[in-house]
Amino acid sequence: MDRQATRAAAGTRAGRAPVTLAQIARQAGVHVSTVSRALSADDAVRGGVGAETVTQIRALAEELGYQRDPAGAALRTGRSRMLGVLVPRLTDIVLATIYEGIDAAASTAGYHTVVANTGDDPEMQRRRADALLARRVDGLVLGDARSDSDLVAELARRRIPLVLVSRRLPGRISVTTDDVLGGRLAAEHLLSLGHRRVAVVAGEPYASTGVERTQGFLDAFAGAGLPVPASHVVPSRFDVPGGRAAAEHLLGLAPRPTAVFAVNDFAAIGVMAAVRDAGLTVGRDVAVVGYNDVPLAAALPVSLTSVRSPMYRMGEVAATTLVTMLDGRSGRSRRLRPTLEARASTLGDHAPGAAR
Amino acid sequence: MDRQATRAAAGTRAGRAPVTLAQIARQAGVHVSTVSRALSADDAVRGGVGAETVTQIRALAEELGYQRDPAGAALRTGRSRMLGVLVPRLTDIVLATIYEGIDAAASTAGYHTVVANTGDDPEMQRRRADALLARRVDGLVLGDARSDSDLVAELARRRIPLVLVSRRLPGRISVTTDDVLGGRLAAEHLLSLGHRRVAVVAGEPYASTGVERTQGFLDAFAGAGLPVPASHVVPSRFDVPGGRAAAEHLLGLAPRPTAVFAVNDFAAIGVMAAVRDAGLTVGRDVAVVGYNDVPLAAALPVSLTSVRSPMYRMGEVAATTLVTMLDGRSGRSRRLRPTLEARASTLGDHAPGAAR
DNA sequence: AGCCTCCACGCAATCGATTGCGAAGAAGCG
DNA sequence: CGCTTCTTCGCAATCGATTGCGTGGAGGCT
Repeated sequence: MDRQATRAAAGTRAGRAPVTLAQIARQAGVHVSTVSRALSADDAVRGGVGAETVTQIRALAEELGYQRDPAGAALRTGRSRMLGVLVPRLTDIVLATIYEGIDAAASTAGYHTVVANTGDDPEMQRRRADALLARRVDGLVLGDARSDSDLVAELARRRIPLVLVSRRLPGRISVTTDDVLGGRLAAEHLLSLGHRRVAVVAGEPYASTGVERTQGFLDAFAGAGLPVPASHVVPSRFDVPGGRAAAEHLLGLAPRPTAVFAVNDFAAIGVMAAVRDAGLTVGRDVAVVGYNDVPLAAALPVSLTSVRSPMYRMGEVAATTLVTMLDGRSGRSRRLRPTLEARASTLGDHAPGAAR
Repeated sequence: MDRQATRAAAGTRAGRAPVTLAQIARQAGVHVSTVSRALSADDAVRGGVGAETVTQIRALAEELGYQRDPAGAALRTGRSRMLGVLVPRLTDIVLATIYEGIDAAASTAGYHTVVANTGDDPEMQRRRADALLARRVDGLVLGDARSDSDLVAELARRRIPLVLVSRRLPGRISVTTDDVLGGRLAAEHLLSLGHRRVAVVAGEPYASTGVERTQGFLDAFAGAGLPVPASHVVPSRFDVPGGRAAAEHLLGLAPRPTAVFAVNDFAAIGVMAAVRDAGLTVGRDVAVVGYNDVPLAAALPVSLTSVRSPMYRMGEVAATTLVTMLDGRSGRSRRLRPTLEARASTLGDHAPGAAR
């Protein structure tokens, strides 16, 4: 009676025919364990079931529309085939793109993903991570690692399989772009255009992305014998208002910098707005370089020069790395190469249609 | 041996002390069934467990760091407490924002969500929906319903609990903004500014959003005795290139329209780009109205007038509606009210800082 | 022809939580 | 004081899939 009620409810709720291994076994005239083996058999060298039986059972399972119940499998094996993903905000297109890559790769590997926003808040990060773990995800992809938090260390101590993405942390496996190189590319571009007085909108100090991009940029200028004074490097939030505020400060300096490198495209857009508000022209009076090359960058009225990072690919690699680790093999960190896309915000090309 | 291995593996993988009901029961000196009841008891009318026992067991569970194993619970109850969410693209900030609302509300109700991108492709929609169902989600929130696909009808026939969000479909429960009203708001705004020759970038014909926004807009102009000719209403993709292409066509008409309503902000940005490329000025030569009021709209060099829709709220309501249905009560469709945000793209205010 | 090996499959335990039913004890009532 | 009625909890079945171990039979080898 209990069972009847439960089945009926499940049937009503999810509307799917609850085909089980037992039903297949009955129809095939074999034991349920045989069916289990036949269906899980890795086509290669799987043991214990005759090849003929395998094809026969699979055909029957297909015909009946069998779908393995993940709950039953998870209960027995202790693995859920789900990956948890933590990001600052999914409404940030950078993270959304990375997540799409993660999900695509995970899906290919037979895993589902569960995302959660943390708003880059340490307290929230902990809560969301715990919630994911309570869901028994097999591993975690963290897109919001902070250098001033010990959450990652704690998770590692608990031996939870994890991979960082976008941001790095010493001693942890991560998949990022080579942010130092990216910063250097931006610097070399500006140097080649003759800029000598430059400034940096450096992002949040707890994020390796901003820190390393800034570092690479400063190193390149220092290497060219033109060290950037500390007063010309200001921290900022990663969004438009953050970039605008930082730029308003920088434009007030005397002498005014002729170029600004923002470690993030949205901050760069804020910089461009501040330049306009100051009555100056982007690309002529002040050059602006962003980072990530989001689709919008090329579509802006004055198209934005930006360091392109392979965001989607980064997500894919992070996911496959985690899956590799879950398979018992060891994962390794990766740094993907960024490239520079030069556009009107540094080249000063304002001809109609140039943004196209 | 089997068990040992499994536990050890789980321990290594997930790194969490696998505290079970049985362990708590042993320590508390009661039966596991009592523990189960004590922990699940809705504080209101707990099912047959003494109040004292309940507090005691809960304290013990807390102390031991007990976390219910979802696999065990799902296996027994047939419910996973997971919601599936289908969206065209998570990199579209509109859908990302809606999803954040969905996830927040679901989380509050004790559900987790699993998202999937479908790229608005019918074949992919079906595959992703099946994958989610195979995961045994309790219900579905669909953000990509197409009027030219029978997927929703099929899912409904299979009695799968579902709620549509953003887009509507006749006869289905949905949570949207009042798109007809939104279109009318845009029209009334332009009418009040004296525009008599207008055009519409109408979006994809299979999406109720674009269709209804267009309808509301056309109705309002027709009601004012100024029917918009069919030649001035062109379909488009929902992105920047889509809006640009449509606008290039519209700007070639003679006489040229003095205002363009795009049913989506990104299409509107494309329209603005086309206007610039034609050597015209947005807000002076051609007024542009968008829809959704994404954060970027206000930050553009020429800030964009847009119909603001409560995207996050829409997601929240959709999720709570679905949860309500899962609880056995009946859900109902909702239409949230949009409002118009007038800015420089129609008011022609180009003073520096106006975009702020 | 006898014995050994290996293949293919069945048996049954197990994972953790939930829940209908029954029983024991307490409390209330006549 | 006996009987009825709750309250509180234990018992055991159950969900579906996985897997170590055992077994029957076929085939090979001497």
